[in-house]
Amino acid sequence: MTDIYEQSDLSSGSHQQQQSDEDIMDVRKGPWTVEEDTKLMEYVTLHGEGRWNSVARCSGLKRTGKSCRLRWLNYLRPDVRRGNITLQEQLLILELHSRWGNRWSKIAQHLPGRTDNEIKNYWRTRVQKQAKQLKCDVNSKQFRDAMRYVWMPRLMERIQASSSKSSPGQSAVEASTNPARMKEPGSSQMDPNFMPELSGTSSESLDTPISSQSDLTVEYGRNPQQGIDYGDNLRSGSGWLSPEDLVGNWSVDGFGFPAAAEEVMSGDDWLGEWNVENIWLQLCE
DNA sequence: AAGTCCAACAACCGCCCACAT
DNA sequence: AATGTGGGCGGTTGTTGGACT
Repeated sequence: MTDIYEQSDLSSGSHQQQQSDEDIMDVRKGPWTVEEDTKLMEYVTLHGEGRWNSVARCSGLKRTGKSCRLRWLNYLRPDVRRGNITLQEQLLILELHSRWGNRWSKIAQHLPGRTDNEIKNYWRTRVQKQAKQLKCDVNSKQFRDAMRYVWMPRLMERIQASSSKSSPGQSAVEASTNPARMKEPGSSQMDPNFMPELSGTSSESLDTPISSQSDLTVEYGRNPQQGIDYGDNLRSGSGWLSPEDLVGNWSVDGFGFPAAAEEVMSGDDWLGEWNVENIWLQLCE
């Protein structure tokens, strides 16, 4: 890869811009070098955040203010948290996205250390991929329901399993269905006031990174009425559908998922007695 | 070993809004 | 009130590295 110094887009047209040659010629694009990172870090440490255009000018970086800001927020900031998205974070992202849609920065506010860019990338690479595989729109009701009744419960199960391994007391799912038990001090990094039902107890095991194989691909179609206590999470008044709603809307005849699901689940990853026929029979009983 | 494909991530772009002048 | 500027946001593209053929 080569470092790119390129003319700004403004200079590519036939009109001569009134910018100085310096502005036009010296804007750097592309990946940041270690030297640039160091310069930016030192400057911000010394002078603080904000006034990014000034930062770009005064620090000697040949970058736009926007570029400096982005690099700082997404990478250099000391509290930025890198590494795999944990199960809890994944669950939270799904839940918050169901509430707010693509409000990445708003979602990121509730995942300490995570950036909107990171969450957005997660959504695009993991979640949208599943929608594509299932041949449905990521914003469709079908896919949202699949998330609510398959993916998220599966995540809760895994969180519960992780939690019970390390602390036999309260599980994340128990906690999630009983807000009154969420007042333990020093529980989750997540804002307990914001979404108590998703803030479990603190546990190393809850930081288990997600696998690249998504739960939706593997577990899609699990009967939502088996194996897990949904508790208040199935409350219909807050955007959740009741199991009855689910069954009513998801008739095998009237819904396009089974065929797509069968395709997705036909791989080696699919385990257990759950085949597509069973799943949809259970759903429709 | 070389080539191809693809997932994941970093970075850029354009639009918009808030605020200062 | 109009205008300019800084900064935030969401969408998109480019790059990289690993898996696969």
